[in-house]
Amino acid sequence: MRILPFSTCPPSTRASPVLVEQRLARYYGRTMLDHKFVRDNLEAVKKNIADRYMKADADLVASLYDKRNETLTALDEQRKKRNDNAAAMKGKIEAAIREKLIAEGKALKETIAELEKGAEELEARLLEEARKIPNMAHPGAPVGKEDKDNLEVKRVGEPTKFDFQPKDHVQLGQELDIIDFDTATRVSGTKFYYLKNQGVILELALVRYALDILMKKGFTLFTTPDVAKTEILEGIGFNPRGAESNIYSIEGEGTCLIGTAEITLGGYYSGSVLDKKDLPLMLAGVSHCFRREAGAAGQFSKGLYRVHQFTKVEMFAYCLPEDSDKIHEQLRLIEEEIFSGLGIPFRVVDTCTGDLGAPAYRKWDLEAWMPGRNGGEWGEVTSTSNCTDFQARRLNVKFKDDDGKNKYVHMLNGTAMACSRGLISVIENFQQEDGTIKMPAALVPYCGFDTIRKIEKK
RNA sequence: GGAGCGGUGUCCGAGCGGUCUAAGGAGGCGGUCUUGAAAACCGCUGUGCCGAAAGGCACCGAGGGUUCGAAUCCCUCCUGCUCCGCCA
Repeated sequence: MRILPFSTCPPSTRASPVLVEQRLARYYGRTMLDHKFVRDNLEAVKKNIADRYMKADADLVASLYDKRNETLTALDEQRKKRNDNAAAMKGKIEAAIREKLIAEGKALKETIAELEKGAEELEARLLEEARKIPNMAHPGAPVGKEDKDNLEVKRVGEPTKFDFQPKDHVQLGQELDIIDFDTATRVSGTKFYYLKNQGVILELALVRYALDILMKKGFTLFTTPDVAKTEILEGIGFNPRGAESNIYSIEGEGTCLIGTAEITLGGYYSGSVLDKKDLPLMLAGVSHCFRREAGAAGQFSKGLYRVHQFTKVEMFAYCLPEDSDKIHEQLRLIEEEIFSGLGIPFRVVDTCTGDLGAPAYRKWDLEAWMPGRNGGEWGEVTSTSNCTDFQARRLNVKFKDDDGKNKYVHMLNGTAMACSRGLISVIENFQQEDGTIKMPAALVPYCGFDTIRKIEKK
């Protein structure tokens, strides 16, 4: 069976069609919400699509699925005839009979070729349409269109008060000579940055602080590749192509710069059947994250908040379906612990249906207080999603259940520390009147200093 | 990047156009025997799709081709190992 390659893929960003086709074939038939589920739960699926303000045609998927099955059944019948025909010719038989059988075989060959062509077309169309259908949303997730419809469910600490006019991290970073945006713009472009002096140490401290917490919780630590294959990105639920894509593609390679280690950690067990007794698998990965942020220019993207490259510690879990709600809760609590431990005020938000993203069943964001952001504002610092079996289907990750059947695992991810936004939170919340930054106590052992002040030239 | 040799079931490994419904081992599960164990013997032991089921189809790295019929022949690609080149 042949798969039609991505017709929408711009030539400059794709590998040879043959290559892409071969890679996709490995995940053939898995890149979607279960067809049968769509067909059998049509109304619920349609409501879910509407709640999420997405465009997908569930009716079309259902009808294509039925048509495809009809064709496949017909095809199987013809194939059986072909096999029987070939079997009939195994031994010594009369020449006349053999001639007759060969003629029949030739006719069957043509019929089969036609049916196969039809099946391929249906399969490709079904795949294309089914790919657009998002995961079902948690019944408890707030229904709404934009981030303003998200529901605040918890607050830890209160917005930091200052006896002076606080500065933003851009100004502080430049005055302390720990972040350099201007040179990065000249060398690499806008939305890049150099960290410098204690800024370098602070970033590494944030990474190590997060890793130590995760290690204690039994996570397996990784540094992951910063590059991943297109089909892995697709499997995780990213769209690596098109003008609106947030992903950088590597020309001619069929690979992309990862936007998060969720991609490489989620791809780690792609195509595997996991041992039930090993679940849940808790992974933590350090990687660089690359995002195009096309069309995200303007004052709201000033500084480190929205950048093309940052370092992140990501958590990832593979678990049994019945455990995923519980694991999701655990991931959120770890995120809370990390930010509570730093003494940074934050709130927890239950993300609304329209803001979930296609793979997520439910998502919680932690928003830290950022005193320098528009005069003080909550800004997203972490996010944890339960993607249930959506990614597992696309990447073919299963476990062997007690009944002997292979079933899809549930996959979850969460941010432990996005360094760029972590830096903003620390720098802005811990700034002092004299322009120095007092380090949170938890970071002092990792930094080796308790205050960031400008290094004077000797 | 160049050359040579490979990729078969959980693993090892045979297979060179129809007897492959994939030999033979190993491992695993169940059973017989035994006080218990070992040994021996017998049976079972991959995945996906369609189907209520019976059953059917597909899969020998991937894709395409030749053929009435392909694990087996041809082409392309991927991947592993060895040697050479380059390199932190």
